Amino acid sequence: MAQDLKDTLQLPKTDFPMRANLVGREPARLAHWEKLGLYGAIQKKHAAAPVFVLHDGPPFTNGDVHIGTALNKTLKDITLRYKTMRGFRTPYVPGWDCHGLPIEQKVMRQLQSENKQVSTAEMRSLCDQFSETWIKTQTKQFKRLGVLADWNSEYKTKNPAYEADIIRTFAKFVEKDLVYRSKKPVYWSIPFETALAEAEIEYKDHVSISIWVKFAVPQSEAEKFGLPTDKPLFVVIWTTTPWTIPANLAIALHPEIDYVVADLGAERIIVAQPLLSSVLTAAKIEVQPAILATLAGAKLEGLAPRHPFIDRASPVVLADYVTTDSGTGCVHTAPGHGSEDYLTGLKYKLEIYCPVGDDGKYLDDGKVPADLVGLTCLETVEELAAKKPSPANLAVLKKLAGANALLAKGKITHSYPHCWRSKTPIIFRAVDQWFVSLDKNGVRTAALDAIGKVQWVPTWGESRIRGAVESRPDWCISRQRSWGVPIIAFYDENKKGYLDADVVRAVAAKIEQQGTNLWYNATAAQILEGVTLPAGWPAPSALVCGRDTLDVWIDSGSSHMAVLNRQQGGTQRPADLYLEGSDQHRGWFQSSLWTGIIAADSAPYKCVLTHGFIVGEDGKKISKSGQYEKPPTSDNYIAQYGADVIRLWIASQDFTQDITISDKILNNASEAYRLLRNTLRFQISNLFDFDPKRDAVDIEKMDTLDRWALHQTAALLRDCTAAYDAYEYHRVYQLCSHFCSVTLSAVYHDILKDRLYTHGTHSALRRSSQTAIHAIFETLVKILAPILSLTSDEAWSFATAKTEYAADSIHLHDWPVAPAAWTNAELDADVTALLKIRAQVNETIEPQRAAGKLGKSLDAAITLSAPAADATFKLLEKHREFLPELFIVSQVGLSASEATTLSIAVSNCQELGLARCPRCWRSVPTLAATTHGELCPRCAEALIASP
RNA sequence: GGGCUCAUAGCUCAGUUGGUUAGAGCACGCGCUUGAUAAGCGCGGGGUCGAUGGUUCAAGUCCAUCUGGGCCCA
Repeated sequence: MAQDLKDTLQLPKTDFPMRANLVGREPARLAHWEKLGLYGAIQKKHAAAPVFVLHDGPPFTNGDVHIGTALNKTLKDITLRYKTMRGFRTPYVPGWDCHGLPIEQKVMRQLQSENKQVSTAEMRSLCDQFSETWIKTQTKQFKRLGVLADWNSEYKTKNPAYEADIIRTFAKFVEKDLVYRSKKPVYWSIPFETALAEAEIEYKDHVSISIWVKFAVPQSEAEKFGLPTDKPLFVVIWTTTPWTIPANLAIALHPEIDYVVADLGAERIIVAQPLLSSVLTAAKIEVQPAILATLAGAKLEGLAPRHPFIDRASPVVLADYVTTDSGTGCVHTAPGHGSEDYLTGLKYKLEIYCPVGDDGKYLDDGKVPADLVGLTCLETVEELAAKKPSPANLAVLKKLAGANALLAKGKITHSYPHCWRSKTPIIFRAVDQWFVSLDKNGVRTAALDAIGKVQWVPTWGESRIRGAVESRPDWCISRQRSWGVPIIAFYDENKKGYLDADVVRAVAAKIEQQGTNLWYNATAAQILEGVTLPAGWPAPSALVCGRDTLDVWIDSGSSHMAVLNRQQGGTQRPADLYLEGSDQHRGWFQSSLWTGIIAADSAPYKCVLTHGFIVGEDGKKISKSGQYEKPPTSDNYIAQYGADVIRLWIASQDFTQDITISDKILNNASEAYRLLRNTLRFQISNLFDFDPKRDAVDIEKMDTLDRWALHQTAALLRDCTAAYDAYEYHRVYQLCSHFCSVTLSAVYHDILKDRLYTHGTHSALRRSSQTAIHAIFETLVKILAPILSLTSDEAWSFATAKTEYAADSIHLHDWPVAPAAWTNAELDADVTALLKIRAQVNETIEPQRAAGKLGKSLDAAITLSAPAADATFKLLEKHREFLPELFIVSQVGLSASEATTLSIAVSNCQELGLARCPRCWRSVPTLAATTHGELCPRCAEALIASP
């Protein structure tokens, strides 16, 4: 009997599953998109539309897609899907950053473990393969995330055509006369005679000789600075690398630390006041010296003591990095042998002096004493084993002692950088490098001007990059590496460099055809065949090719020239948007800006959007927030949650700040996902018998509640559109969650169930609601489409084609429009006020339910009493017929009272003698006999209308 | 150490030019329903707005200092 009645209801029907099983089912939809050629179809649809170019920053191709990279790619995908729906043509050409040390190093370590030696060209080819393998893997992983892109037009920085454009960009640098040669210190391995990168350094304990060295202050200098002149005066430095003493060019003091002139009897020394006692201890001096003067380091700037055994001054300079932790507070400064020394050298315009050759031996440059020339600076493996100091260290010690400049010496064991392959200590050594001047020809000024014309999101991005651009020193663009784009420079037998823009371009043309391995496989003469050389160049046969490669930031920084400027995949320059992590203010955003200003006189982007970094539950960076069972790769998260949950998680947080990830947060995202999915499912399932063409009701004839729901939907659309336009996707998430859980599920859908299920199929009220649901569904699912790109498409198929896969994809549809008639402020105000009363009704019902007197709210009959003159009373009276449905109760009585406020009384329908209709569960005064038994009049009528 | 930046309920977010007992969703607890059912509804508990000091009649909101994060430098 009951089942029989249930069969007369219009219960929801759909194949759209409640359980998503994203992990299992998503791949099929992605395959469906591939089969449809969805990306191409979208481009075709918008062929004539205004373009919106989001230029892809290329990920590095040396491993699995990290969840952080997934975040970046997903934000790009969400952005592009939204822009597409807004009517833009949105070409998306993904890129790959292929060159660079990490790849070279992985390949080298592999070769080393196999004990293999290969040529540079072979090595480069292995790196190429390595990169290619990861490109394939990452492509798969990006696709799994639901990223839609023109994978056939992708760009790779290792492609010959791209490499040629990198070189052409470099030619612009040369043409504008910005490239110059200068020395800069690098880590240097003596046995391999090669520069090393930070990653190729291992820190190990090393026993060094520490020395306290006296630099004599000439009388005239002492007088100039008002220092006593009646006894010899010395500035004392301390160092653990005696072999760098021949390269000493200055002594650095801290401007604010106090220095003393201490009388040791026969002579006087200048050291930092806090370090005096430790210096005396080292020198085994027990008498307390008299302090003749105390003065801040700043007062000694320019004082010019003499080098102990080379005839030159070693002036006092000032530097903030000087500390009183150890030494003398007077820091031995050799600009050719240390990073800080180098920077101080630049500041004081000192020579970047390095009298040490590739083999680690002193050169005969006419300044190094003859007895030092040819000695090796640091120990060989054998010398280390025998605990013998290097020849240079011993010789320098001897020279200092001979010059009476050695105040004290000792030994110190400390952590010191070693070459990862030879296991020997490395030296810091200045070598010739190519630099780009950023202050010549107004380059920096132009860059700063361009920054002001770009839109930065969030706005503080501007101050961030401005600071980076203002403070950036000249750009050192040479790298002593193999896996990269060669610097097209030639050298004669005296190592003089030759660089010319036209020659560089001519070589670029050859490389475009033959690839950069040409540079490594051919001689200079072969490469320069047919190239007109500028006046003053030696014959090609007298030249060799340089072995330095370009800084990889030029690779990716040239993408706007190599990709956008060539309109690859339908793109164009400048891009409308660059979207990367905030670390790129100093990386890609900046390198692209410099190359843009130099090569094309303009910034390559109109807008730059940055996102934060992913942190763990504790707010700390993932790598530091403890042990993870699995590596935080995109695939590992996808395998557990599915792409749409990950996408929803990404959309749920304000990405301009740190983005937190944890199982708890992803579970929250899963819950939110279910809420959205079930809301869509309810709508789809209640439209099973609705054909908008046939059944839609004009808005003027629609029910109040339905019109209210449309008003709310229009507001949702308006707010979400604004949020998308402002790149505030978390607001879309918040708005949609709230809309689905409160506006729809708790209110609108809950109230609608009665009419949808129990009214006759064609009842006007039922059709009115279905018309609204249909409109709301199409609006809501489109709002969600950029974020829940797979689920929205699935829902779209089931709703429009009643099947899981349809040729028509939601991503081929435009952004929804809310007709003006949806908005009805007056009606909305009424319903909003009634809903407040509804909340009060619920509050009143609750204690009855807790007491066991009531179950479902339909078992309740309520009476509302309010002063007759009150606005509330008038409102209730106006919507009197609507109240039982709104409150989901069986009866609502309304009475004018003397009380000042609204009062609500609840009773049980049974106790009032009402009869419950077994079909619609509403209680009514009397039931009537039908073929289905005793039913309420409304149900009886419904059965006659649609038996 | 420097530049930029963040800190509101367990989680994710709102909090307009400083102005009533700081809001929402989710999660949680207790009920209801079993005709959205590995669903749905109702009610409820929960925050000294990172800390301290200051300006003000009034501060989550302005100022200073500190603590703890993040990115980039050194």
